[in-house]
Amino acid sequence: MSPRENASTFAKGLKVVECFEAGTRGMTMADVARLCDLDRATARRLCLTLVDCGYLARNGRALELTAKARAIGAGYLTAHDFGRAVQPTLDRFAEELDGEISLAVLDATRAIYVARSATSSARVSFGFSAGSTLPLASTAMGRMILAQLPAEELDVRLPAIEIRRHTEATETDPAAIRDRINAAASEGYCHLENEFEMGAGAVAVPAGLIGGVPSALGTTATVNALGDVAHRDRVLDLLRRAALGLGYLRGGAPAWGHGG
Amino acid sequence: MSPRENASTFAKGLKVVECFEAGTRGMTMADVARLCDLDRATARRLCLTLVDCGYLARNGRALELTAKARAIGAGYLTAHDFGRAVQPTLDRFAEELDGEISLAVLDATRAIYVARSATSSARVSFGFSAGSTLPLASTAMGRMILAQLPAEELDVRLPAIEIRRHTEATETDPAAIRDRINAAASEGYCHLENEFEMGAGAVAVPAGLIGGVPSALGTTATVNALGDVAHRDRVLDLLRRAALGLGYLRGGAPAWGHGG
DNA sequence: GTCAAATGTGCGTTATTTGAACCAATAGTC
DNA sequence: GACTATTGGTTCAAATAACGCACATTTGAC
Repeated sequence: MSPRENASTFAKGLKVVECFEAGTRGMTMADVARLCDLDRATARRLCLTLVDCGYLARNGRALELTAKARAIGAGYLTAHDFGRAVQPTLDRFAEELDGEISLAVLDATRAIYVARSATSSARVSFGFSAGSTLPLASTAMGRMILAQLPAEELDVRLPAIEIRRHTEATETDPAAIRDRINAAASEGYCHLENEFEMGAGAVAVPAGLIGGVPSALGTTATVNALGDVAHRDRVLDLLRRAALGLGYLRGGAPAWGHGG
Repeated sequence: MSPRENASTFAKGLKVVECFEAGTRGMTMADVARLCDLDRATARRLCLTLVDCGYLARNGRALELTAKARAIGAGYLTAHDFGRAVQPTLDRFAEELDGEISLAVLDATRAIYVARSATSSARVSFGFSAGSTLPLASTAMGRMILAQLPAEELDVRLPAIEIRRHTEATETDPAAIRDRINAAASEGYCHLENEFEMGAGAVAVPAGLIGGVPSALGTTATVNALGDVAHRDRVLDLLRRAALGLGYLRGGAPAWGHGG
């Protein structure tokens, strides 16, 4: 990109913020310098700027994100009015399902949860929440999201997507993954077992474009539960009704951005 | 601050990001320049960098946050393990209360929600979620948070805090607000009516230091419900038990940062 | 068609960022 | 306790990146 159109210092600073995203506590400035491939002095100035702006807190040599960092993305949620527009729908269908439903959108090489139903029963979630990310290649949500991309864009994106083995059942062959994505596209849903977590199954359906970015609605359960065809069909039917209820499916809204 | 210790371009870029926090959709680059008091060319470079890094999407001249922006702060939640450590507790007590409970921490001149109980009943929340902010001066949570600061730090912070009139009942006299905060400090809880929203009452109790920053746990209900002393005491008791259950109250953890 | 506002471009000036060298303090190891 | 590796912090001259003006172009409204 043209150097006069891109503020390199700012871009470097953003990289620094990103390296805290993993949630690793107690990173030092030297760690940041290594992770972001920056000179120590540079990393130092960027970190100090973040501290000064209130996004990082330091205790001795350890650095840590502050709550203010969490507030950054709040604008995304309110801009799309998720609280009012999708949360009630998600909650309602989650109650009917007696399980959790979540909504995720595409972001470059991963998917990002943007909404999640309130846990109706005592079943506790994994600690995910809006903003958490999940892999595109080996989750039902991820594949369903990718399945909504035009074939030529998928060709461009797929090679860049990290394929990591999460369990012994994780599919790692790019061609096979491509097949699963194609299957999801033609079937209109994605079902997967054990690939992300042993014993867990997941299903997802398309939820339309949110800000021009493809999204998916999904839920997880035990392999056994979702293995039963009748039950799975019931879940899929519910997810499809929920997806329709969100209201993103109809419009051929103009493609905003590119999801990262 | 020493110019060689602060990356000014980065700081400006962060200001740009912040001006999207309000959730205003369709801001133009010229709008950004005005809001952040930057030269148009500078604002342009910073916005383009944000687009390039995937934090902003543009549709014509309109700019908008992407889901990636939401992912930034996810590290804060996972670093503190809120999903596992506080969410279940919040949910459990919310069920007992049959109402919503939320946890917020201090950030410079405002409070930031960091966790919120799943809506157990059909009562729908206002669209707030982790990362949403709320005023310190005219909410029970805000005052309870401030009440945990040492007197001398409160002296420094209070003048900087914006006092905005939300309803006709909003207390706007700084001295009176200071009194309410002092009262909350000595009583160990904060109760407030109509000041943030007509017809709504709120109570909050201290929840201890999270990352060295004071926090509060609170709930809202109708003025009538919380006006009943017996019921309010019951709610307060529940909140205190919940706050204890979170586990932040005991420790005199070292003060990290300064909350922005 | 006219006008105002917004985006985009070019460029000299300026000031910031850079990175290496160096010191002091700390943490870790034996 | 001595030795070493690592980290945070400082300084400085060179290089570079950001700045902000002036101008051209586009867009949208009336």
